[in-house]
Amino acid sequence: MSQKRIRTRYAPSPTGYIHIGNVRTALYADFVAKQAKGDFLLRIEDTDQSRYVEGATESLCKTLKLLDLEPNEGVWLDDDGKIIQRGDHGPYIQSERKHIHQEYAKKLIEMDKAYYCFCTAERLDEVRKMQELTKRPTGYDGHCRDLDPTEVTKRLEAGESHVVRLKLPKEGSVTVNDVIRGEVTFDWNLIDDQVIIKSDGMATYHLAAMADDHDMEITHVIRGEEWLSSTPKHIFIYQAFGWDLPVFAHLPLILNHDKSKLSKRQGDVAAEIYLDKGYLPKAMINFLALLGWNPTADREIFTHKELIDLFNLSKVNKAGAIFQIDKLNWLNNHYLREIDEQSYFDLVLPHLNAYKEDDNFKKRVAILYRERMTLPAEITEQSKYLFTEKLNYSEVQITWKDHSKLEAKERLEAAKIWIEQINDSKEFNSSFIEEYIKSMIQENGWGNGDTLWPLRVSLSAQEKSPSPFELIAVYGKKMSIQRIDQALAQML
RNA sequence: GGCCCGUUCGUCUAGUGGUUAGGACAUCAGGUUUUCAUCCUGAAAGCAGGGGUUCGAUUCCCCUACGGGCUACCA
Repeated sequence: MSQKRIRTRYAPSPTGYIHIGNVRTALYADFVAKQAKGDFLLRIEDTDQSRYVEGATESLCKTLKLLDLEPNEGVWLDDDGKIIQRGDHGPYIQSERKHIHQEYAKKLIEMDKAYYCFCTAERLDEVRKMQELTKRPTGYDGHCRDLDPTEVTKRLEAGESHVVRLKLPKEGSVTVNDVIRGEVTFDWNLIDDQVIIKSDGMATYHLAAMADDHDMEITHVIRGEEWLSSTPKHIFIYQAFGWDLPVFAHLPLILNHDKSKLSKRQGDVAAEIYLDKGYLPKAMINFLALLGWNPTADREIFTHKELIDLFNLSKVNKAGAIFQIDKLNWLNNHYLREIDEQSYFDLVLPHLNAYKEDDNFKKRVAILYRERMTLPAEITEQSKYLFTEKLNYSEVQITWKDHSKLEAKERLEAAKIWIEQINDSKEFNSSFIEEYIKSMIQENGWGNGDTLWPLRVSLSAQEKSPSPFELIAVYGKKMSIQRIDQALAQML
């Protein structure tokens, strides 16, 4: 058995945002590495220059950091927000490895495992059209596969535009051994002679990723299911060089509600959007980790550390999972209630910025809504009435059920006195107030409903709200009485 | 079209030949409560279909259906 150090990587293209499915891929790669006390690296796959997005790498690193998915090798964002690379298997930005890839391609050609191809885009188009017309499988027709070497040299020297293609076997089959799916067999004759070096000299994914995975000593290639069908080409490259194959794991896709691959068109796919909306990294990690895998039958809440310890790649589901926000919402509420108070304030208080009241008041409001919210931003609307100077009672009934106005007034007048009498500021918390007011109600021989409903409504002007005790505690004595007076005034 | 992968409650899943098919979210109904939220209790809800193999199939095999991925000088 080999003693190889476990090394996994997350290798995104810098296209502007991190797809939520890729977060899960990165998460699983991180689990595998950390569990084995190995390395988790970040490599940037920017061989497609036309898709390059300015600043994408920086934001990618930032998001990864927020999600607690920082690699311990590879591309990194230093404290000044500058991109750096760490580790002795670099460079970790693929475009900087262009010449390394070209060397590999050259070796492949020398071994007769690849060849130069001079076919123009136009010819390729025609070939395809013809194939479609005659209802034959589309693909490269091997036109340059067996070109005379001296002709090749001549055309190369003449500076003719060219690519390099893999010279794949025309018969027999390959079997991919995938940890999640088992053995999957493909016939060689159905697989195209893939371009590995483009006419701009840059490698395509197939060569670049495999060469880099080997050079970086990646032991587990963990990626989306969309790569399963091209794995034969990747195995071909590994075998041509005589390299040891890595472990392959093709993860099921994350899907839209209609079961298609999760896409921008049908909702938010960017991890950044969820973070911006106030979904907590802990909730997202917990949620995403359990989308496609589950360690036990009867638990839903896991810390990152627990997930690392429990993870088992071979137990990952084969079927795609639909991304449903409901459970994430539930988890987010759970974690919102679990984090320490200061972190909670940091998250929620900014949403109360529009109001001029002092911070202590805002903090009390924030606590009041802690177990009532899914997302921090919700508090702005939810707590609006608490910051409104003059409440409008016209939309809501102040009296309890079919009880009289007179009765409600009587209770409110009494409540004012009770509140006034709460003297010690130490007593000014909702549980004390509840105890006290309930005892006063009893003393008067009144009912909870006919007293507390008018009280609560006069404090909130809302059909639904936190209890009057909580509201009084938040408002303080003066404001509470002021509100009751307002309500009384409108009951004339 | 071709190749490949997949299919357990609405959703995420547990389950690897014998289970009342378990849990969670969502839903609904009760309870606690002045209302809301929380919390507690409960309910409804699933092995895609058809053939085998077997004493016995959710579990193994085959077929069908349905879904998905790939089929680029994108990753």
